[in-house]
Amino acid sequence: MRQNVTVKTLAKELNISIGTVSKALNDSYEISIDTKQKVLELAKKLKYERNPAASNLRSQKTKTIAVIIPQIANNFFSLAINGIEEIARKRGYHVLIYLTHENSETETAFTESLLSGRVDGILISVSSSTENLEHFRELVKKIPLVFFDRSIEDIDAIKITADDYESTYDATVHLINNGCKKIAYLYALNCLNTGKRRIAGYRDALKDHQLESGENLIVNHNSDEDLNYENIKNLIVNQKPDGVISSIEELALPCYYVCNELGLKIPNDLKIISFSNLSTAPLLNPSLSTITQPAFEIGREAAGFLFKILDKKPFDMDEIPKLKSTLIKRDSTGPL
Amino acid sequence: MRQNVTVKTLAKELNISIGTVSKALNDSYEISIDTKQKVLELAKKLKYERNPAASNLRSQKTKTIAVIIPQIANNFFSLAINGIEEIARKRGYHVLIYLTHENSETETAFTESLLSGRVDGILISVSSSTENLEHFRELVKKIPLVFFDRSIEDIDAIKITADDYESTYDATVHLINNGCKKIAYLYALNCLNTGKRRIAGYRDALKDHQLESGENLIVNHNSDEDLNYENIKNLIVNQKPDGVISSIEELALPCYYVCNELGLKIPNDLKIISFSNLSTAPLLNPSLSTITQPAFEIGREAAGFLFKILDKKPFDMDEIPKLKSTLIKRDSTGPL
DNA sequence: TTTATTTACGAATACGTTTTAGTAAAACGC
DNA sequence: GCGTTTTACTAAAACGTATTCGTAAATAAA
Repeated sequence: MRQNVTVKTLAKELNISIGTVSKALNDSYEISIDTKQKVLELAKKLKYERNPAASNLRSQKTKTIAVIIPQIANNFFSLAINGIEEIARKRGYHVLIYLTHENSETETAFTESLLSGRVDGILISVSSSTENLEHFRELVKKIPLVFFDRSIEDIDAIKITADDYESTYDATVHLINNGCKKIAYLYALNCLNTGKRRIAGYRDALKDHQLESGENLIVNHNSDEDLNYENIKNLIVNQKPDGVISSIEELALPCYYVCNELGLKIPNDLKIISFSNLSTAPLLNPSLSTITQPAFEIGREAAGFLFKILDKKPFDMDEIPKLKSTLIKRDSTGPL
Repeated sequence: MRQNVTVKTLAKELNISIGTVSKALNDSYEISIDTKQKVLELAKKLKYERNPAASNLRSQKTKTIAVIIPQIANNFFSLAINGIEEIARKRGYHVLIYLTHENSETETAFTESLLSGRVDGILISVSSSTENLEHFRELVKKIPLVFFDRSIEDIDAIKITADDYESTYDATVHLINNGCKKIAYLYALNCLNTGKRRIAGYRDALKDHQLESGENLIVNHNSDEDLNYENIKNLIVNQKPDGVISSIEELALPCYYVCNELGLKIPNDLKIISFSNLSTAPLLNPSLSTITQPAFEIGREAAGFLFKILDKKPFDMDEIPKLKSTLIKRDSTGPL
């Protein structure tokens, strides 16, 4: 399917050179208003569409960004993409999606392949199993890249995140204020900044309130869902916590199922709060208290900063916002 | 950021021609095994990555497909993308995402711009406001395109859908069997095949069981959420239905809120069933009975057929599957 | 008027790849 | 042995655009 109408077509039709057409289409100052109009008119009439491949090749720009995320069937990432797309579209950029499925090798393969010049920049929320630190260190030197939500330690790149530490701290305090004495933590993203900051908020809140802590109150997230269920069940049965903080949405729902199975009443027997962007949180039985990240905003900001880099606009590192999560108190942490 | 290592680099290093290198990389029969090995080795060593723009330009193929969907913060579409991505990745294809936000003009603009050769094919689930029938008729002539879930009447293209008619019929019967005498319908996608088939299933089921029907039992979906809420509330207050079928997930949740507000008990006062891929349906209060579409499968199948077209593999129209939705009975339609 | 500057354009090249056409050399057939 | 085919390669053109450099004409400055 060869392209039917190209700059050549337009040039021939108007009896001007190809270069002139190209410049006219790009609104170059070298071209008279008259000529520009003629070209634009004909282009519209013949439905000329610039060939992206040729344009990319010549200009070494693609007007395309890549979004690399662990999963997409997840409200947080869906919303973030929404934010990214909004900004990208305003700029006339195209958005490529890559799903790592939380797999570190897949992630590396994607980023490697993107170095060929397929995209102008990358937005990435790294996979939970990421251990390829060196890889990322090299990567950010080679291509404009912005991390969002899930990022990596000690790496010189822009990271758009929410207030993971503070919000987890506040959530823990919320449980404490509502009477919890023994608060368990469902620990995910433990390789990442994100995960470490969250658990730090939990730990510090416990310490500040002289509450029991310890490794046996912590359940590590596993990629096997059934195992997560078992681990949570064991935690609840053996440790009998009266509160649970889930650092990711995926671990909160198993808690509900475990309580159903064990005949425990939420919030009376166990209070639950979770990081979550679930739209149905208010409708759960009981409604789920959440730490809700500004997913859409995170996407927008990340895209915004990527474009600042692409535009070579100078900016201060302290312009980078730390977005605020919202603590939404519902029945799952309600008073007895 | 000019590319550092190209076919030229490899050719010079190995003292062979550019053409030979290119052919070796493409595993051409014209090249000896010896040479191929040398080239591949060096390519790997120097981390050569083929320049996509140049490759696309010359070969007129992009190894990229576009996915055009109305929204992404929606379980159905997220899951479908998952399916699409799986197939695309297996084939080494890249996936561009375009969100129409249910806007017909945006949709048209996207598809128009994709005719420039940016992608090899398109997967689309059309926006609910689509009225640009002619546009699509022209479009499918110009580029390989597969509709999924939401499609358009009388158009000669592959459409991957679920059994909309049958599943709505069955859901209606399910309500009837559970004692409903007056069943309302929340009508969405009324411009599309999808919507029409769903409501037909509802209407036929009512007719077959000699139950009351009529326009005042039907609420049309609106893009304004608040208005939807009001309309549903009015329906429930004025018509006092004992059952509701929601043709999209977005209208089921307002039902819950309305019942909460009016103090109606689900399922005793009102039974609800909805098209939905919500993972939290079992945890709602009460758990929501759903018609669950095989979203992931739909994505896979759609991508699969697009690739069949791209491969110019011949196939019969009756190979195109109509995928089965699952009727999941939960408490919201439970017996009194 | 003469010279300098600006305006508006064209010719040509480059981007990096793929592919066509052509061709020595090797292998084969008889 | 000679002619034919096959093998393995090269040179060159093409994909469609963007950009550099050059220049004739128009305008401004002197």
